[in-house]
Amino acid sequence: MTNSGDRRARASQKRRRLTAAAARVLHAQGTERTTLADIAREADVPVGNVYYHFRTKDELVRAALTEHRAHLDGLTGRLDRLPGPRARLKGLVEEWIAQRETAARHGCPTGTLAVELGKRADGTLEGEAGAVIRHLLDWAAEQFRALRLPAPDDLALTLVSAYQGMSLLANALRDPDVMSREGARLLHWLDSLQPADG
Amino acid sequence: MTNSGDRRARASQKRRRLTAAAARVLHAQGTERTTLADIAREADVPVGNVYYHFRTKDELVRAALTEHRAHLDGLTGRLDRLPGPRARLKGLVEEWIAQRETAARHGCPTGTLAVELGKRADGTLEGEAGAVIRHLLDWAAEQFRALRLPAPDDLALTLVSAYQGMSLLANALRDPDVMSREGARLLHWLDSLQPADG
DNA sequence: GTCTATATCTCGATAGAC
DNA sequence: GTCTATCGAGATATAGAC
Repeated sequence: MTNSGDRRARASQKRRRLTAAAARVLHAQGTERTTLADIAREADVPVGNVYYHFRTKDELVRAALTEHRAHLDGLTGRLDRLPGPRARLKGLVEEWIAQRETAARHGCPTGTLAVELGKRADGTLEGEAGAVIRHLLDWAAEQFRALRLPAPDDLALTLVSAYQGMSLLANALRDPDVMSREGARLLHWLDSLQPADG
Repeated sequence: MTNSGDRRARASQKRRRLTAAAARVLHAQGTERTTLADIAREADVPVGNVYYHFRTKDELVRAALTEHRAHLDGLTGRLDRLPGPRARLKGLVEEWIAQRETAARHGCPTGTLAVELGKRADGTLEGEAGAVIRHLLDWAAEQFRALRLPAPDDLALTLVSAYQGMSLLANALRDPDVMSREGARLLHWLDSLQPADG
């Protein structure tokens, strides 16, 4: 039992290494240009061995998406401890600004992945990236609702849409300042929002 | 001379067919998943014949980008005839809303292409999509400047960034309503903008 | 359980007949 | 100028030795 437990632990540790490597490399190179060899090298695992842990390349893409989802959950979890919904939303925007160099280099991990998956003719993994984005939309809408603002879903759409837009432009123009400029505007916008009933 | 003119005309007509086909197919399937056979089929040109008109696949990608740039020039040219910069900017947003079904299916042609090209390790065609986006940024900034608004470049960034964001979300969520909702907000925003000096 | 070797496939690009 | 046949690179996935 200890032996089998060790084996399982070792196996799942390699699985975790592969998952983390997949998230990093797929973000930087995209799904289509990334080979299994790229991911295996990054994870320090022999190429052929990958198939012991993942049956197909798409399973690795799915694992990367789960990783991004977990990262997002961690972030919103930390933000939830901040006092008040407005501080939480502003904390989110500040996090985006802090990640400006990464955004300029590779864009939003989930957003760029959603673009790539959207180009697939077969419906493979379609909407899986969208589900992660929707999760962020729901969290943001919850904060706007707590602020007693009208149409919280629309406000969440505006916020997340702004993030995806500024990430795409920062990436396309290779200019992290895009994140700073739009981020500053969003912070100001969040400060200006007042409940309908005063 | 008539003969050589005919030949050239026929050749450039096939070149135009290939360019238009490339723009359509690359938008729908992305650069990586699109094969030369796909483009040749769409243009009704034999596969091997493509290389008579374009030396590499990347030349076709570049041609598609030029096509998008020409399409954008046509649009801004028509908008320039509208009376007043505010009407021109609102006309742009209305065009985005009108294209909502396409945006939900395939995203913004230039934006999604910029994402894909951004994933390349070599710098091939890097920034070429960014140049098209920058062209739109410049046009929008010119309108905001004509409205005598402060920081016209920031306003242009906000507008174009919002467009890319709503296109990405409409595509990721497969929901054209995203375009309508965000588009309506942008129209309202444009109406609300007032010059600093009254 | 781990890794090597390789089968198989697809695509970009080329050579050369017509 | 037009098209066919095919090469060669590089990828995923598998078979099987250890």
